[in-house]
Amino acid sequence: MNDFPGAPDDSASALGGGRLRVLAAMSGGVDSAVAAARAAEAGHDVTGVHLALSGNPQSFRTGARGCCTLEDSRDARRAADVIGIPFYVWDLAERFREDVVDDFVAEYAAGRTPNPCLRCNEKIKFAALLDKAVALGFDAVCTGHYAQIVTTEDGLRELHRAVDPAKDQSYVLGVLDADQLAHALFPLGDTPKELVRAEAERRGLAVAKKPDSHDICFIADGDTQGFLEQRLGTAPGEIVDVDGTKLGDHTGAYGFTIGQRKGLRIGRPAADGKPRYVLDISPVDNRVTVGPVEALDVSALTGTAPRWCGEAPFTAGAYTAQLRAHGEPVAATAELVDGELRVVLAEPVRGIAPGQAVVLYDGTRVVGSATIATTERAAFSST
RNA sequence: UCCGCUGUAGUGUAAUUGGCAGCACGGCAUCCUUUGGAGAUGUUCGGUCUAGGUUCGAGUCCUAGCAGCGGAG
Repeated sequence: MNDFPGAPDDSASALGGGRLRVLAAMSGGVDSAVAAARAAEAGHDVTGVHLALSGNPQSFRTGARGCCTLEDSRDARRAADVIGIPFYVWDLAERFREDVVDDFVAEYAAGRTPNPCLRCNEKIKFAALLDKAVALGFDAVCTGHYAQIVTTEDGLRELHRAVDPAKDQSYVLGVLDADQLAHALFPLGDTPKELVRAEAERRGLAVAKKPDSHDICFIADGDTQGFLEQRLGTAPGEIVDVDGTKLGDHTGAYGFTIGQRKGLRIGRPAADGKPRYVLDISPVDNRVTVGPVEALDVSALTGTAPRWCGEAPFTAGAYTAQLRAHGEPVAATAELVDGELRVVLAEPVRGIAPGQAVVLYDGTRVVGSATIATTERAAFSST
């Protein structure tokens, strides 16, 4: 059982070696289960914990797709039993609602497009959960995220991309600061997803074939627009062209996001017969502007609330910027101006929405992140 | 009221002047994906304004009606 590459010594050395008291967050999925198993096998003193994030779990995603249902909780417990570690369920629903769900709704109401997964990592898994863990004497929180922690010769901890580029989740961890990183354990970063599933099978974990989770975990049916309407009510407004011509009506500007193409419900096609995309959302006059795809090309942006993922001070210069969770890292230069991160992209990136995160990389190393506040587009200027 | 023009999927438009009604946008579905989007693939989802007539055969030609647009008033 100890012939799994990379598991035992690497993760032990990640926190400086030795036996640690580790709290393993177990969602009920394959990844976190294998992560916990590896931490235990590495000789750490591991305790499993499942986070109850909803006041009424049945309203969360059901079936095999979520991370927050009662079913997931049972899956996590069974995995902990197989691994042979103590297991608890912690109720963090209140904190989750305040820091993630309410923030999510407020951001949309303000015309921005939030990333709740990042908020959850920043505020729940590596804040509320970590604080509680530290208070109870744990040294680290372990999760099933695909990312690697590397300790340099100087003893500095760095966050790096996972070896499996298809599953790399360093982007959603870019919000972690050095202190949070110092208490994090990501045992899966050196392993391709396929091998993790195979390992789960060998370890006898029933979740080995459980489908990957995706979509927003706290929106039961995946209907984000319906969820927002339920929270924010309807707010009818106009859909207009770039020249201000009214094209249609909508029932709430919050139901749209920049770059969106589907579901505009505009009666007639554009004059040139090309698809139209959401270019701008104005919460003040409740107006949604649509136009051609070229108008989505972003050449530069500013980000607020930068967070540095390591201990080295940030220096202006050339980096790789990633503007969304999947794909498209692009060469860029970044500098700090009045506390805001300014990023100039070497080539345009399409459909970047304020509220999303820009994560800076130096090679595979995560440098830091910021929340996108404004974007600059050559083919479009929002009034 | 008269004259002329135009009526083809939800929308915008094609159809060698009589020969299998296509395309685009949209919709839907699947795939992709631990955020939103995007993207890929698929789609007998959906149509000749109505009623007659000519013809082997009509979106196309003829007649009437209806509707819209332009002009005369």
